[in-house]
Amino acid sequence: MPELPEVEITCQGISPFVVGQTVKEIIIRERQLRWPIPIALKRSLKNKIIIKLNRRAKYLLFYTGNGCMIIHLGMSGSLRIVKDVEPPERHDHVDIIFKSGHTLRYRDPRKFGSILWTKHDPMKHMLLSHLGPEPLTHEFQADYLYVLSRKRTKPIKNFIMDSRIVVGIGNIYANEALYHAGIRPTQKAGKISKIRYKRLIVEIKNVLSHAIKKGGTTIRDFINGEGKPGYFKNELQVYDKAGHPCNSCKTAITIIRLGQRSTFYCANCQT
DNA sequence: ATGCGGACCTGTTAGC
DNA sequence: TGCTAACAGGTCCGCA
Repeated sequence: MPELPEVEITCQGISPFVVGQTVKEIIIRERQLRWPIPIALKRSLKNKIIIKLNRRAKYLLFYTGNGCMIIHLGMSGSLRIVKDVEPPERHDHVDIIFKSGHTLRYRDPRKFGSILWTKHDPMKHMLLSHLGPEPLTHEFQADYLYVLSRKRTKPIKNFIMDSRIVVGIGNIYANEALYHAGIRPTQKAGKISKIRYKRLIVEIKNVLSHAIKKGGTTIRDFINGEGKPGYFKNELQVYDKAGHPCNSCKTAITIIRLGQRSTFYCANCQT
């Protein structure tokens, strides 16, 4: 499900119900996610206050005084606030119940997500330590991508989806950003000029921030902290639009496979 | 070092 | 209409 905008929307949506709140109880119905939920999670979290909630890449970081819970939503995960007693459904794997009466409910049909616990700085955690810059910061600019990409032969789409290069860009927004930048997804990363990287950087930042403003993209099952979908789907230009006319030139959108992922582009506008 | 394919799991849809 | 294969927002791992 979620790329950076969807995780950011989730973070913003649940934050008012989570930050400053005391954990009363944790109910784990399914421990086997991408990695097993650590046994230590329950006793580490119980009776603790969530003092801070941050997003890093597609990870959500719930800080307590004694450590940090790290949540990743994988492909199909979602987190929402449940106010009244709603019975859990089939894929509602974890409930974190606060003393306020609100419950943070984790759902993940495909179980590609993860819930982890670390006593140490989460940025030093194995899964986070190698991550590249956040795309919406000043650190992510054309010189950076240009230098890193020299001699890289992989397609530009795969390059910008590599979390060691830059985080948060998944299949939807990689396709969309490349369309707006006029770059064909198959272009080798090392062959793209600095001018074109400048354009790409602008378009990545634009598409991500615009998607956040629209509440993220819901294709099938993304919901925000209130259980509502996002509306950026209406703004998509190429993703899932194979055969549709390009909004700019009316050429039918092409679909190919790149790195096992569906890849969409306009063969006329993107070169 | 880099790039690629497979793996994880369940649900939905396209195609025969 | 019904069955099956392919595909779905992610990303780690192991191999060439």
